[in-house]
Amino acid sequence: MSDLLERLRERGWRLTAQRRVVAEVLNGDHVHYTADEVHARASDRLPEISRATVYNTLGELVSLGEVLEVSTDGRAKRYDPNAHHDHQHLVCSRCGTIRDVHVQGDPLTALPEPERYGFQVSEVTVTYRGICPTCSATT
Amino acid sequence: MSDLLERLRERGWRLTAQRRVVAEVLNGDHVHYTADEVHARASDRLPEISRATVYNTLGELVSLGEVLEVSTDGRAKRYDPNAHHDHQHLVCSRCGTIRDVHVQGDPLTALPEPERYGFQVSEVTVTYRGICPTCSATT
DNA sequence: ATCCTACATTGGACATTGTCTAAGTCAAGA
DNA sequence: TCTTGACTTAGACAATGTCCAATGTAGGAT
Repeated sequence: MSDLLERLRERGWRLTAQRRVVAEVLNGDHVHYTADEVHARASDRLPEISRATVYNTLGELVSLGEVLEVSTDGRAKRYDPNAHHDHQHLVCSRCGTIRDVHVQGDPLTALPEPERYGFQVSEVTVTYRGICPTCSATT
Repeated sequence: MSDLLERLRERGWRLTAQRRVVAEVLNGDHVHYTADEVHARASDRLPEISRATVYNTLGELVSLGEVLEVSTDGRAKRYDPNAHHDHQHLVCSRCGTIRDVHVQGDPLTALPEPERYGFQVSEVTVTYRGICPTCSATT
């Protein structure tokens, strides 16, 4: 994670206590927090951090390409620090849990030229939905 | 479109002026309105229709499988009446325009068993992003 | 080590999108 | 035509996100 902070500093990012804490909260492999969850966890370490700062910092991390924004349910966006590894998402339709998954092949190639309607297509997101083991156990 | 109203009546749907207007607004091939846009257009024909009714009706159409809910940007959900034809979406990153598109093969099969983590996967949505012809012309 | 200053943070108002409720209205069967 | 349970309404409320003016501070300059 200090890698991340190093990289950001090299890009001229001013390193404040608030930003450090937000970056630390996002540390991990299968982390998909909402902005409010990030704020709650950041507040544990830095009680006076404001919501606006959390939103600002998350927005910057997204712009810098360090974190991905995921909106699987039309409610709060979630933030995925696993931005440097190409992956897709598997979402439980019941409890909303998200897993990072890897697909075979490149989904971009599945869209034939005549179906591109003149768009310069540059990105694709694939979201699988189903019932997770925990939820299907407690039916 | 009267097909739709027929089908709904057969399922015990009570046919009111409000529901008829909402269904009419959603008529068309590449329609992807937000709830508020549906409400605005419905108000043209039936000025006293309330937001709550539009939300209720859209929710019911989704439950009945007649309309798909699409959330491409984490902001307002959009409603896609093209629910009976399997398709995916192509979104302009600049202006937000949405097109229905058809992909080659079944994206479900691209997720190998070990990547399913015990989920009963039943659904997949694929969203392509890029710049539409209009936006790339007006650079 | 201290000072400057541009950039970051704060708190709270505001905006957007969606949900809920109690009271009134109406479609459709008897 | 009457009745009744389902539908609609207005507006309050909730969740999420954005914006702004005032204040604070990281990090380069001295």
